[in-house]
Amino acid sequence: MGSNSTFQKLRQNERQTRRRLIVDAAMALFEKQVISSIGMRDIAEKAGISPAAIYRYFPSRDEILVEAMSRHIHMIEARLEARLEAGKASLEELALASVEYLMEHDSLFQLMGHFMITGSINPKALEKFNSVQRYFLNLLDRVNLRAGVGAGSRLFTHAFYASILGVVMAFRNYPGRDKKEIEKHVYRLASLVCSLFSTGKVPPNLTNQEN
Amino acid sequence: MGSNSTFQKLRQNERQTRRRLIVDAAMALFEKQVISSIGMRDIAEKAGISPAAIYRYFPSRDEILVEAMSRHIHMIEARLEARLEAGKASLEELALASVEYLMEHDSLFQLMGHFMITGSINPKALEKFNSVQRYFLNLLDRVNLRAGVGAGSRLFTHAFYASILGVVMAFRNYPGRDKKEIEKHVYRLASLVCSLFSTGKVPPNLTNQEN
DNA sequence: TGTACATCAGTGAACGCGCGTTCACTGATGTAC
DNA sequence: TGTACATCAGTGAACGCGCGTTCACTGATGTAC
Repeated sequence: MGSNSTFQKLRQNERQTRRRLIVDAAMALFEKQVISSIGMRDIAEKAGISPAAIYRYFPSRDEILVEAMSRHIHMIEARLEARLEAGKASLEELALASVEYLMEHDSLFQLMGHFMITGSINPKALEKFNSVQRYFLNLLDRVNLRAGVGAGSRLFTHAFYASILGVVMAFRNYPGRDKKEIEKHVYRLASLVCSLFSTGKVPPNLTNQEN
Repeated sequence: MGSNSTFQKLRQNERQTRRRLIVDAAMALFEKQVISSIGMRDIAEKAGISPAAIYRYFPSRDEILVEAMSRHIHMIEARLEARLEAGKASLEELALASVEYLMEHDSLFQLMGHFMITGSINPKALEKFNSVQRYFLNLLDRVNLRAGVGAGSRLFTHAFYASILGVVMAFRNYPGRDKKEIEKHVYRLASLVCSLFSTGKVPPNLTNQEN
């Protein structure tokens, strides 16, 4: 019985590994193409298995999206916690780290947009999405905008979160500019928002940019 | 020939009217349901014609979306211009009027989200979407944030636009609250952002709200 | 050690459905002479 | 005024495709005795 359960555990681990490989494949594709255009056949091909095999690990396509979302959350959390422990806990540093992650991962950007608009359909997906929001809001509360203009106000935290998110949303796919320019622009906007929210002022190096 | 062209003009008008009726039907449906779930058959039924008939007026489903977007732009412009002429030209009034429109029209909210994420596919749709952005940015420039913290800075205008948009995006479908509460919350957030961007301060009535 | 059986990952093919769109056609209205 | 023709809105049925998912099956590995 002892060895039995060990074997079972091993098999469980293998299952987990295979699950992960499928999500890996899906996420890799989501980075490059619009999510709605990616089907089970694409994911299967990328993962090197048949479409039918996926259903040994996921009951539906939606569940893969949820899992991908979940993975992103954990990665962001890990990244932010690392910075927190490294003493880089200023409002601006955390916000910029989040922006950085969103800029790097089209996949998450798409997932958030998807769930924001159509999310109310799949309750499990919605719950995942909310947990991202809650995580960010709680994190911001923890940092608490110590020197902030409206420190301690939940409303203030919400506004800050929304503003940072809006910067990425509105300009991530801004047309007529290359990726490099867009990145620079978004970071500058995020910095401006951070300054404004923490000091109420816009530092001189962020004003009067021609653009 | 004179009467000929009059008749032709009349027929042209009728065509335009029928086009409008189709878009009316589509927009009505988009207000209530997720856009991607609405097909040509639904639009046709709502408009009281057969699906095939739609193709006398629109070459594709996408073109209906573009037209819907276009209609929203004109309605927003009309609303904002009216306020401008009525002397209500403060930054806050215009921003809140825009938020108001976005909150009233799920259709536009969905379209914007749709094009932000997947927009780069259909060039015509993308162009329409950009024209919304450009309109807002130009309007804000016109108002010019007279008393603003960062008056005259294009970067500042972008950040303000993004923040307001983000407030609506992030909280419009916030879960676990009814529509009324959400509306109130969004307006308060938008006011807060306005204050912060125009004065650098958060008015006392917007801080320390329990929430 | 060998044999019968259970478990389970994985497959190729197909199901069934919904969708955007097209086709061949009808019927009404206007036009020319 | 009547007749042949052109124009065009509109239709029911079908096309063709892609998709998520299921099915019947195979083959490998582990288990019991």
